[in-house]
Amino acid sequence: MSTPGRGLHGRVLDTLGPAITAGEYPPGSVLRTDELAQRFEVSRSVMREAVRVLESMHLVESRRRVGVIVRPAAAWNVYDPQVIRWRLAGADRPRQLRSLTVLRSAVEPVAAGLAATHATAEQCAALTECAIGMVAHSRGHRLDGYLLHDVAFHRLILDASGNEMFARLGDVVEEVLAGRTHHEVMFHDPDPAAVTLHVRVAEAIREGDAARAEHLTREITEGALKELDILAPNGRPATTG
Amino acid sequence: MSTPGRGLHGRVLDTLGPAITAGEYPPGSVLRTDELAQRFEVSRSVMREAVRVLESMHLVESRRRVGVIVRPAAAWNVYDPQVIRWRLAGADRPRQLRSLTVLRSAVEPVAAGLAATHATAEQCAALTECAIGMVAHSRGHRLDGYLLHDVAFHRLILDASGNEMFARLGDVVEEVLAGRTHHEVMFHDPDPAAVTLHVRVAEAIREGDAARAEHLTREITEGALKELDILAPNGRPATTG
DNA sequence: AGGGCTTGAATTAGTCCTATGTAATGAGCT
DNA sequence: AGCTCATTACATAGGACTAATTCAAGCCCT
Repeated sequence: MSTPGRGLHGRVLDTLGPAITAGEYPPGSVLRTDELAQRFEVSRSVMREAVRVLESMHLVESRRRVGVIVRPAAAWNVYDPQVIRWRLAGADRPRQLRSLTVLRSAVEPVAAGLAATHATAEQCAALTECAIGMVAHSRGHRLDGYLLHDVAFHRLILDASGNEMFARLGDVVEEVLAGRTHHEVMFHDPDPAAVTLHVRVAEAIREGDAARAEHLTREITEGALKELDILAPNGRPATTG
Repeated sequence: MSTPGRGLHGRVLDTLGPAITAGEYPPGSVLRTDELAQRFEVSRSVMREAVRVLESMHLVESRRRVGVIVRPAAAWNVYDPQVIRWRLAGADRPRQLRSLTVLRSAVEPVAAGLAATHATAEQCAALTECAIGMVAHSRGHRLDGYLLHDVAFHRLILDASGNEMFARLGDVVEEVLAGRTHHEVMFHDPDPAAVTLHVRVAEAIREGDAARAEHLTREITEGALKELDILAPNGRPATTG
């Protein structure tokens, strides 16, 4: 998906990016441009372009007379879709998935509340259709079809919120939902309660009931969080001991 | 602030980035690398690096035989701190400020709730100190000192939430608060009610009362939204008429 | 003698340039 | 209409040179 390696420098990034975000080079590690160019068998021009991109993501810092220094994870642009994909493909995927789900739990309810006010008639219709689709695919291990409608549903809400920052989180939500379906354990059919909640959210938005839309969506995201806690007890920050 | 022009390509970006995000080149506009290199009086190599960075921000798309195409705003990486700064410096600053404030209103209450559970003793102490600092600077047009503590306060909450995605929004919050203080009208002292709310949030977090911390923070962010509506009636998406 | 400052040599990224490859476009032809 | 091919811009390669920063040797002052 997305844009896998458009050009030679992209090919380099597809290897270097995941390696760095996976912590393969500890913070402070020094890479040399020439050395990297040799390793990847590309010209220095291409390697420089790749380094520039990594630099714009705050993954590395280029300093004269020193080299290309790997920056600590705290500096990374963790909202960059590319960085998100790289990290989700890496080892600390569970922790990542949890971070993003917590973000969802903050954003989506508010987005749903706004959507109740701002959604167009077309968006309301599409939303209802998605909810119906989820119901239709919720039994009999039709997980792929269910996922499709689920993603579309949440994307619609984020778009209908009318807030640009929310809308741009659609990719993140898709990544999280897809990850949950494909990688984590989900042998059983979706939780019927969750499916019902989606239907009710669509209703609330159609009726323009912002408070109810927000509340119901909060139930959905909180359910997603609980599910994460059960399936992947790692990845959550240490609470007490 | 940040990193103004680290290298020649950075200098180019400081001009091109704001120009593109300001909509100076409508979506679909075609720029030629050679032409840009001439205009900015840099080599093609440097210009190519700059284009690569813009490309990683999804501001432009480079196609053979065509040129460098400006992408529609819907594709931009609006969470990239650099893009945020560029857009805040541009013409649609009010709309931008509102989008970001809505984002704050979604994220910060949840972050505060988490902080109530996760904050260390040091973080609680720092939080209280910030609140005290805000009180101390809330009268007599000590806006700069007030802002300093205000930013530190909200940054602390985001950090103490223990969620990486929240923590990385500290820069955004700083940008919004600084923007409100410096550019928008704020001739009068800060709203005493808001100051009090900050003190009470610090209390709630120190006492580990997540629900109260979340609720009080929601009051803060909702106040910020209302203030925006009063001061800058533009920038909000058309509601009804 | 020890500590701090200055100086200079080594190193690595930064920049520029030129040559060549390559793919997508659009004109022109069949 | 469909195909061919020349054009055109980006893509890649690799060399030469610049400039900045680090590190250490050497100096001076205390």
